Amino acid sequence: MDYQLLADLLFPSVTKTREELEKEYPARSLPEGAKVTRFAPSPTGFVHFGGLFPATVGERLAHQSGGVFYLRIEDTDAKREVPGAAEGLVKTLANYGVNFDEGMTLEGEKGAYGPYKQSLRRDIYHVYAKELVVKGLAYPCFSSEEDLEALKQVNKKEELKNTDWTEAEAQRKAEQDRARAITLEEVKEHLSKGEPFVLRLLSGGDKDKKVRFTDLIKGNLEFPENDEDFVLLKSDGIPTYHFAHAVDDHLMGTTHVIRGEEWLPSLAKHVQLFTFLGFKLPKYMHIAQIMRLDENGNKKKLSKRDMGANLDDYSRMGYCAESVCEYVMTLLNSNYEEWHAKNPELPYTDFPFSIKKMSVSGCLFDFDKLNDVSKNVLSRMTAEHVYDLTLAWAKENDPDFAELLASDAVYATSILSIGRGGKKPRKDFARLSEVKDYMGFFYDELFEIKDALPEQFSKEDVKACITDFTKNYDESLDNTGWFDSVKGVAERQGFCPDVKAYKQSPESYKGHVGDVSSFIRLAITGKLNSPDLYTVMQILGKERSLARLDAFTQSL
RNA sequence: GGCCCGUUGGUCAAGCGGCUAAGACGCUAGCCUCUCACGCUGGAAACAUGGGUUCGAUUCCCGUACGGGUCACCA
Repeated sequence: MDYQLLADLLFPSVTKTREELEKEYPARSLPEGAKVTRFAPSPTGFVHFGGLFPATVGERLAHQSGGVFYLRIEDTDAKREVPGAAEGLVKTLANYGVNFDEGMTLEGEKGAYGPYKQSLRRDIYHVYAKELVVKGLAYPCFSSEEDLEALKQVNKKEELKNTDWTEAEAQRKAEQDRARAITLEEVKEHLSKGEPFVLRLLSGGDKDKKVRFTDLIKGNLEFPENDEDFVLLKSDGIPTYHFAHAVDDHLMGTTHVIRGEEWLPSLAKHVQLFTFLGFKLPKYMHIAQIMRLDENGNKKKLSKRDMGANLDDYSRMGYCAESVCEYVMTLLNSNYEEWHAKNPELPYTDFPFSIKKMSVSGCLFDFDKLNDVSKNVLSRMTAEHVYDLTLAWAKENDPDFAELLASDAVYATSILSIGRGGKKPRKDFARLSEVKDYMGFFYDELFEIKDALPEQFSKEDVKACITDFTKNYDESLDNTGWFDSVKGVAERQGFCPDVKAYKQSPESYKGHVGDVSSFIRLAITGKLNSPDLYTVMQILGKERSLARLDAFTQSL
């Protein structure tokens, strides 16, 4: 067959040569060892939590080495594209510290290796497609979409387990042989009728032969050669993932391809494609997937519909981006936690990220761990910072609370300052959404008696204690003086001022000083548990504190 | 079903031929002259399994089981 003729027939408008094209994509001049990485999502909606992993790895590797990190939009499947998804994605990712140097960025489209949207690169792919045809390495296939649909049904759908795989394979082979046998005359005929075609790779692969390969994370791998004439260009002239991946990463100078391990089975195709095209194979890193537990207790890949799959969900739940980033880092590099414990003041971007420390197997998403990380992150922040974050969260998710917070920033900040700043800060909440419950009682609008008085105390005793306390309350006392006054109340009301002494002979007292405190605490905060009562009353102020004590005794 | 990947406590994980098999989360006991939140000191809890190789295997090799992924004109 005259391949040149076939190529001209198929791609009459392609006149540019590969050499001409590649002049427009010169090698990058980067320092020694600099990595060029990319994040290449398809704009099908929100950013998947799992997407944060390759994105973070790519960002770290590139920026840590003085390289380039770019965003490429893989919008080759028009059917699944969601308008505006790309813009939202850039914004969300930026929130999580993932910023791009090229492609679509917060400041708009940047970079000299574009366009960075695959749908805009059609002509580029066609140059290589035509070249493959000229070399006899690709051929058109005019099977109608319906034919393929029928074939697909054989091994598709829920009955995957019941499909006869041997038959499906034989059918595939037969189909492939038939398609390969196409003549120039037939091509001309189809073309003259205006029939669309897909371009297939003419794979010379033998699946009894093995390909050896080294993945930077998985290590040495071995798999059968690809023997499938997979599709390079779809009937609309847009490339499939495989072809676009090869052309784009070659032209854009990607040094490290970072993607989920679900791509491992396609690797044979990619190795073959790069070879056929004469491209240098980039380094590959197939990262383990984040898993979830299904209803049977089995691990499953975190899929789009799962709770926690949407990155934006985390903000909504009240996790700040910093917490999520740290959690991701602990999963990505097993020594991150240790490093962070030694350098608590340094941002995670100072951590020497290492490919070697990446896990080979998938891990389960663990909210307990996230919560712990988040509590630590939040506890290290200044009260002002927590205030700002909480206010921002509340504005989106709880406007009424936001209004309260905004009404007096100084007051709110002083509340958030309780137990903050020292070597052992309080860790009361993991999520911004928990702040309201934690500090709500400081606001009369939200204050209510939530807990019940322990049953063993009579109302009269409680009333007597509180009245006694109120009578002698002196706002100018310091913490110790304040507690001494509570002890005084205990003593006068038949409660033991010393807990240990009480435990020696509980029958001699009505209770102990801790019980007296709990009466006051309940009246002041509405809860049996609260931060240091003395501080709480100082912030609340004498007037409001006494009013609450009074209201409480009245209600008994 | 074929192909590929994986398997250390409930979870995340150190380990890379010889150790009482780290640490973190969670759970739990006790302590911290009032609760909570911290903090501190403890505790329970693991090398999937059968064969090799070796003086010696969690570690190396093979099989088995189990789990995961993938088999599109989707990425």
